[in-house]
Amino acid sequence: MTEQPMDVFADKLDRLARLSVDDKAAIRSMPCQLKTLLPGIPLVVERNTPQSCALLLDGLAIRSKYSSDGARQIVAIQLRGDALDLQHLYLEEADHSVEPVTPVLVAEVPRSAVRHVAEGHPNVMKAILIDNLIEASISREWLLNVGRRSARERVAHLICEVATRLSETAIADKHGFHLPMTQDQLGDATGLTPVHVNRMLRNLEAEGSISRMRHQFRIESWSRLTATADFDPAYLHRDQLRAIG
Amino acid sequence: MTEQPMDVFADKLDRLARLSVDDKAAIRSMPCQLKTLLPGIPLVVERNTPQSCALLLDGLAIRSKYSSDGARQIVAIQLRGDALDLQHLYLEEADHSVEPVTPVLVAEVPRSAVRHVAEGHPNVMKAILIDNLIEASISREWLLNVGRRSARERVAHLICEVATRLSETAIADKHGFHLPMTQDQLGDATGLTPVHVNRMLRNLEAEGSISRMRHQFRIESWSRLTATADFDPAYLHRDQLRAIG
DNA sequence: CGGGACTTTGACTTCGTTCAACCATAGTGG
DNA sequence: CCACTATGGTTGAACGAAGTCAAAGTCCCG
Repeated sequence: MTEQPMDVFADKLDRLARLSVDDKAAIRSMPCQLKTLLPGIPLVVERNTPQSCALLLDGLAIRSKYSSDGARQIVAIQLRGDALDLQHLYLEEADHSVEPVTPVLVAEVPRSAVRHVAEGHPNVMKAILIDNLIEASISREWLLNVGRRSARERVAHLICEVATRLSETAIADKHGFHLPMTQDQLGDATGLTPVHVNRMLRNLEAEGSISRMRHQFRIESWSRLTATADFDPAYLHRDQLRAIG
Repeated sequence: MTEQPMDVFADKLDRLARLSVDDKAAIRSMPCQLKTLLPGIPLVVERNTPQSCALLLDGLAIRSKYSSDGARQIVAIQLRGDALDLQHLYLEEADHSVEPVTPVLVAEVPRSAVRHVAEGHPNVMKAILIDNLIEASISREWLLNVGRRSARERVAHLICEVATRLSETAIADKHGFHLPMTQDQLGDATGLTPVHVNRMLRNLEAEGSISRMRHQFRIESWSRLTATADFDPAYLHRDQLRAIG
C-alpha cells in the first residue's frame, strides 16, 4: 500500500471509464481518512443515512440484509479494491448493511466530496454508474443462484465467483486463495444452513473439485467445478474493465 | 397517452433528480420509435448487445435469467413508466433478458442518443444512476426474499411490492389491481414451483389477506398481508421520488 | 491448557417438489 | 352455436432435498 489511497480510487474508476488527467486530479484531491475496522463494527447500517463512501483497501467485507425475524441474507461480497458505498451515494436511507468479515483497511471519503467531484466530472459519474451496473448484474446472478440452483451448485458457484474475482486483483490464481468466511456466512450468502454448506463443501472435496485447509481453498479441477456450478463469468463484465496499467 | 413519449421519460428522470429546462429539452429531442411487442418477442436477449433503450409506456414486462438446464429466474418486474434497459447502457453484453408478459407499448431510443444526452447533462446521468440504484436495491430485497423467507412470505411479499409500486402510478389503489402473471411466472420470480405458488395463494385467500378473480387481485387486509410478508417498503426508496406535478 | 468459536457427523423432520389427474376458461373452426 | 383444444389453475399423494437438533471433534487464542 505504498500508493496513495485516492490513487487506488482513481485507478479503479479509470478502469471503468477512461478518465482525463483533470478527472483523476479531482479524485486525488478528495479528502480521505484511513481507518481500520474490525468484524462486528459495521461500516454502513441499514436505515441510517451514510455520510461517507469507503474504498476497501484491504480485507473482506459483506453486504447484508436482515429479515424481521433475524435471518440474514448476504447480498454481496466485497474484495480488496471494491467501493463500499457508492450504492447509497444518492439515496437517503441505506437499504442494507456493510460489515467487515476480517479486519479491513478502508479509505473513507465524505459523501459530499464524492458527489461534488462526480457532478463536475461526467466521466467520474459515468464510472460510478458502471460500477453500480456491474454490482447489479452480480446480484441478479445471485438471485438465479439462490432461486434456481441446488445447494451443491450454489456453493460451487460462489467459490467460482470469488476465485475469479480474486484472480483479477492478483491476490489469487485460480488454484489457491484465501476465503476467510465461516460456513455460517457462506450459508447466509447462498440461502442455506451452515450444516448443509459443510456437507456440500465436503461433497465438492470428495469428488475432487476443490480442497481446503482452514480457509485456504484450492481448486483441484476448474473445469469440473465450473461444470457443477453452471458458472459462466459473463455476468461479472470483466471485459468491461480496461487493463491495469 | 396523449403525452409525447419522451415527455414521459423526461418526467420520470426529473422525479429522480431535478432536471433543468435544458436537460428536459435534450431528452425530448431524442429520436424515439413507438413499438408494440407481444409476449414471446423479447426486448433484450441475454448475451446480445442491446442497441437501444426502451421506456415501458404500457403493459407488463419481466427481466429474467436462465440456468444452463433451462430453469428461469425472474429477477425483476417492470411496470408502466419503468425504463427497460438503462442496465446495459454502458455494458457490452446483456446479462439478462427482458420480455413482455402482456402486449407492451414501448418507446425505443437508440443507445447512442441516451449516452450522448447523459454525457452532456450531468443531471440526466445522475438520474439514470439513481434509477439504477433503486433497481439494485430492489434486487437485494428479492435476494433476501428468495434466500431467507418461507414460500408463504415470498408470495405475500411479491404481492405487497407490486401493489405498492402500482399504487404510485395510480393504476391501482392498495385494494385492487390487475397482475397478469401466470402462477408459473410468479414461481419463477419467487424461486418456487407453480404448484406451490398456487397453494400459497389459496392459503393467503383462506386467511383473508387477499382475494382473486382471474388476475385481478384485491387486498382484503393490508396489515395482515404486510405482516405475513415481512414487508417494509423502505427498499423501494419512494421517498427519493419527487411528487408528480 | 482451558474456553470459545467453528466444523463435522448422524438421525430425524419438514417444507416444498414432483407427478399426475382433473377442472375452468377462452379462443377457434366447423 | 357448439364441440374441440390449449393454456392455466387446483388438488392430492408420495418423495426428496435441505433443515433441525444434538453431540463430538478441531482449532485457535489468550
